Amino acid sequence: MGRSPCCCHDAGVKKGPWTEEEDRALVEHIQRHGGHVGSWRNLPKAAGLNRCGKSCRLRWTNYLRPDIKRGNFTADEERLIIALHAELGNKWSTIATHLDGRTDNEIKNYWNTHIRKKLLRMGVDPVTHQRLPPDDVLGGAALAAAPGIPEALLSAAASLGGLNSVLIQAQALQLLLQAVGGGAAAAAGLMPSFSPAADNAMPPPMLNASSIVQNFQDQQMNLLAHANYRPADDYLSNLASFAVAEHDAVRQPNASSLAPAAALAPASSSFPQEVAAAADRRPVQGFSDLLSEAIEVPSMYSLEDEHFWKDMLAESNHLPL
DNA sequence: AATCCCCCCAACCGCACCCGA
DNA sequence: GTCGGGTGCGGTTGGGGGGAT
Repeated sequence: MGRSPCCCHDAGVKKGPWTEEEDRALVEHIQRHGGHVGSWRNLPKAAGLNRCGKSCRLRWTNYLRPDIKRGNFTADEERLIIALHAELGNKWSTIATHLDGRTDNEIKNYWNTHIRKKLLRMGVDPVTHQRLPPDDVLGGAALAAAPGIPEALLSAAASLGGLNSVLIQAQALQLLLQAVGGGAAAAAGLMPSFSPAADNAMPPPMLNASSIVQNFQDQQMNLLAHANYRPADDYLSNLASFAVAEHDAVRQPNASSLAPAAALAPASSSFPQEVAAAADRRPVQGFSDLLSEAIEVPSMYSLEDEHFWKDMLAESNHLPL
């Protein structure tokens, strides 16, 4: 099957950014035909455009189509993209069919400029959705070469699987404290729970892991139902193990390289032993686990968007912000 | 204020696929 | 079964904007 010649190679066909006049001509032409395009190849001539048909199609589908949603991606959309990408890979057009008003190009760009970097900072391979070895995140030679960082911190970072992990935790903690409103009383209620001596204390209500998971799971259910997306069979059930994973990580602080949010979780005595035991039997590195691991770190959103935490905490506990 | 640098995203490129002749 | 036109898709590019110096 040979490659078909493209009109884009014709001399004199305009390339580059579209002008308002060109946009108007294209939109008016398509509207005149009831929103239908018979042949993209013939369209430029019919619409009086000195453009390649391919360029017209791209301009229409990625920018001019009336049902395109503009603006930033929501946290829900971001989670859905990550979930779909974990299952589908770089099938941007397929992923786009699950997000109303978003184009494959837009999703692809958003993935490459935002999500991909975010996953890398989390120590998650954006291609395989598997956790990267600590050395690949930021460790070893990179740590040794880091200038101006106290040796004690570097040592601690190395023991935790990389400087990135420590920075992520520090940032997450800072934003978490901001998220509770900065009130002294709230902070006072939060801080003791991070101390090993507070094992017997009840977790602060606003950080109740189970309610966050429940809320998160509800959001996923709504989102998936809305998007007509059928996840792998045990995907949602694995989301429920978020709380268990948190507890597990707290019991084993050195496992903090697994998930920053998990490492940050307040100690709680409310998890029964059998639940913890079940966590130990949890299968690892299956698709669903990778997916749940990627999603079970909601604090990562807060690294750049503190509203994520505020919203999640508010929705979980109906606290006034 | 000027310059540099980095990031984002619209648009391009070329291969793959579909389908009718 | 083969060919070729047309379209879809994913990777890549480069110009513009904004922040840093």
